[in-house]
Amino acid sequence: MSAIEFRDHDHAACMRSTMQAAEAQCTARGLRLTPVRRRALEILLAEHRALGAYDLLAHLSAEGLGTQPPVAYRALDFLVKAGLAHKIEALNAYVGCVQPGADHAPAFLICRGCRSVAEAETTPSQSRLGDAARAAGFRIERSVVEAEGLCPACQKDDI
Amino acid sequence: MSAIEFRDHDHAACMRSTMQAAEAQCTARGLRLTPVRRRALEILLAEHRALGAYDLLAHLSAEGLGTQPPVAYRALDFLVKAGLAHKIEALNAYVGCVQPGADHAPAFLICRGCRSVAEAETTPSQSRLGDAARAAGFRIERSVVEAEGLCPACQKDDI
DNA sequence: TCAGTCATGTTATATCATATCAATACGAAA
DNA sequence: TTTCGTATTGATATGATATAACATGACTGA
Repeated sequence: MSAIEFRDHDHAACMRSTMQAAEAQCTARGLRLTPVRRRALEILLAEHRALGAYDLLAHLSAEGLGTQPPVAYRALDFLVKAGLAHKIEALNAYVGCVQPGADHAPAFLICRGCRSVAEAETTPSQSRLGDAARAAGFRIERSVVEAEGLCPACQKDDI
Repeated sequence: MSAIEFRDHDHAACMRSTMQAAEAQCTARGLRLTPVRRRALEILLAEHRALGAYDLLAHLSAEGLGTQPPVAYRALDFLVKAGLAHKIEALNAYVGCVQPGADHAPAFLICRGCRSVAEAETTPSQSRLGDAARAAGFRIERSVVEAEGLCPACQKDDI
């Protein structure tokens, strides 16, 4: 686990390779990465931050790619289902996935200062929650693991 | 960990003891469990299910305890801050806490069939997410751990 | 080319949540 | 016990998030 999101890195290269991986995924699985969807993903990936659906819509709208909420929600729905983006439940916002294709159960570190989001891997089945689920006879289908706090940069500013 | 929420139990006694514990908490900490707040908590605890703020408002309203959204949100805000209720982020809904006072970082098992919610204990600092946070220099302040799936009863109905 | 499916455009509305300000109730200190 | 400050409630309005529904257009394969 690296949390590259909180660190300086060659973000242009980071975006390029992520977009390539996303395209490869779509091709391999017969999914159509249409202009709106592609642009939506680029916008989400532009920064490692969570964007609200209406923030995304504002970007798309400024580029003439649609003006009504369903435009944004459809694009997000596609990206989330395809595993190319994730919803951050604690913020009702969305973030581009930096490991598209990895069939993962991601966990997130969310900075309340700058709204940056880092993606980590978890294995819910091995967690204590997994133990609890087994003990209760509960069948887990989806898990949400999100930690809010301060990233290294924001810790310097805030106290 | 017991997940009593998914099992048959003496729910009347369960509610009584939880309410008593909640009162004790409030007394000990100088918090005011006013009629609206108390009733809101009772309504949340009536079933081990997540209730939307407007669902709660409908109940309160039917009892003449307020008709406008802020009534429900204020009561929920109080209960959540006091640790007497929890917000289920994945549902934008609220559930009464069955262990009031325990200064806990709860995790939830959420049934998508009947919307029942069971509360489990986790220790985020010991999880792999905690490892990731430490490695990244991220300071966790709050964590959201929610697993959606099917409870034992609903597994029988739904495949 | 035609049918079927997927995607988009558009309007309307549902659902979740908070800002604001006025009025009232409560508790502590004088 | 009066007074002051704070917490709570009442009420109106609005903001923020999300989806239903239906029409139109585009691509795909028989």
